[in-house]
Amino acid sequence: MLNSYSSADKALLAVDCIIFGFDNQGLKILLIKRDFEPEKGKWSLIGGFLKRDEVLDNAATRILNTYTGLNDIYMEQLYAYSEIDRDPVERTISVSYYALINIENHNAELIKNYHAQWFSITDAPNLIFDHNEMVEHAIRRLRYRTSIKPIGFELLPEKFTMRQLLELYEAILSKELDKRNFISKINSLEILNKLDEKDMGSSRKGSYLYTFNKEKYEEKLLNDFVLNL
Amino acid sequence: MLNSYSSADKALLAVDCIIFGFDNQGLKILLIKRDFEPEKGKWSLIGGFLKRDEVLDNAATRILNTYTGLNDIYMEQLYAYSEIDRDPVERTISVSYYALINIENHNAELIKNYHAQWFSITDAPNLIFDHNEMVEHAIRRLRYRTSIKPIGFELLPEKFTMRQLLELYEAILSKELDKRNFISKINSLEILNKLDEKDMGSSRKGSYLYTFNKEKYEEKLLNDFVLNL
DNA sequence: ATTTATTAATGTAGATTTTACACTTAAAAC
DNA sequence: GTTTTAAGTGTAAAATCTACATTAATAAAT
Repeated sequence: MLNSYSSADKALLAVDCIIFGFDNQGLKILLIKRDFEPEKGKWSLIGGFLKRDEVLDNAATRILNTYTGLNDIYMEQLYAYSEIDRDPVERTISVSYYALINIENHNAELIKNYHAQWFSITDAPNLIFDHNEMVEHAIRRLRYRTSIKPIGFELLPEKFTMRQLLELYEAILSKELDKRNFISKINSLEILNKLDEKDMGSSRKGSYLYTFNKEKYEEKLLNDFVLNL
Repeated sequence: MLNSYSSADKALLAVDCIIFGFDNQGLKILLIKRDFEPEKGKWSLIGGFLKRDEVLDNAATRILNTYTGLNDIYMEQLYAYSEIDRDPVERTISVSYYALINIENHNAELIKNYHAQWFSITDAPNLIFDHNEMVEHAIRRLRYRTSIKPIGFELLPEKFTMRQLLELYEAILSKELDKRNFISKINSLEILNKLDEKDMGSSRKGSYLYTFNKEKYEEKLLNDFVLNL
């Protein structure tokens, strides 16, 4: 029984994660100040190496957990990057993943210890290696995702206002949306629960809070819907 | 200067290619009878290992060229598969690519020598490892691609009839399309040239032949269009 | 208590796009 | 010249999308 493909070349496999979060200042990504050579001290995506007994999806969730303390976050594989010298130390193929997290939920302590920091996607610093490219790629994918799945579950607090949801979509799509049309399109999906409660933080009148109705959402997903905003 | 990330585990990298072709019998994929262990004699995607000095895109085009003789074919990366024992011999991460080729253009000689064969996607044999999953994934991606880019350039002969184009789309989407609506949607894209020539093969009346107008097509791509069939 | 200021909430008409659908035409075969 | 076969063609109704402005609720200021 064969136990190696002896002539073939091996390489390191890395996983790099684009972690999106949202707050009232817009769409953000989590970056880390790299604490080892090469490029020590420069900003980077969070990442790590794939282990012998680990699949890529697990490496991605492990890395996310290490830096944020979060578990059970849905991550999606993006793309494999393989330029020969993308990492100057050793041939490394990196598979990128992205995640959407609620910016309020992560473990701030951990982030601080790792010198990680949230940056608005509009003014993030330059990143090492091909990480800038990965981020652009992830933003494109996220935009596409808005057209086939609702986003919000992950990026907003449990209770949110229509304005917050609108602003989230505006941040992701980086264009202005018509408020009335947006609300009626979202309502037509029938995946929100309107609460009796109001958020009084943003206006005299106060605005109703909503939650996502996960059951109806899952139901909708079966007949893959399209959302044209 | 650091020259290795010594603690990290290496793995083999494979590239597997889903090669789509189209003829009057429908959408097909090119498969090969594997001629080495393990799973020798079973059907498989065409694939190979990534070399030390090679990027993934190049490995994919090299593999395509080896088995079909074709050059300059656009290929798109699909996904990285990493289950621990997906290849029982050694830990191998496989990155899949798909290509669309004109089934008439490949080198039939080469295909024969490699014991490769075209199979209709509706009755392809069971494949080794996780290759069935890769094929399903590629078909989904191809369907998506039809909604954002015209297909046909690659899969049809240079001159083709509206019927052929319609049947190509029906095969990809695996649903019936209304002939009149299809034609008017395609025409509204303004990317076809209607020739004076007719194809007399399929009817008494004969049907006009068309070619793709590559320039207009490229032009359209800049303002990313959507095609709802 | 009244006024003022601020954001939330709401509906529609016109334009555009999508859908469903059936008859005529051209040419070859007989 | 009659028959056969697939090609070619248009429209009306339905659905969706877009643009757009007023009223409502409340707290703050007076």
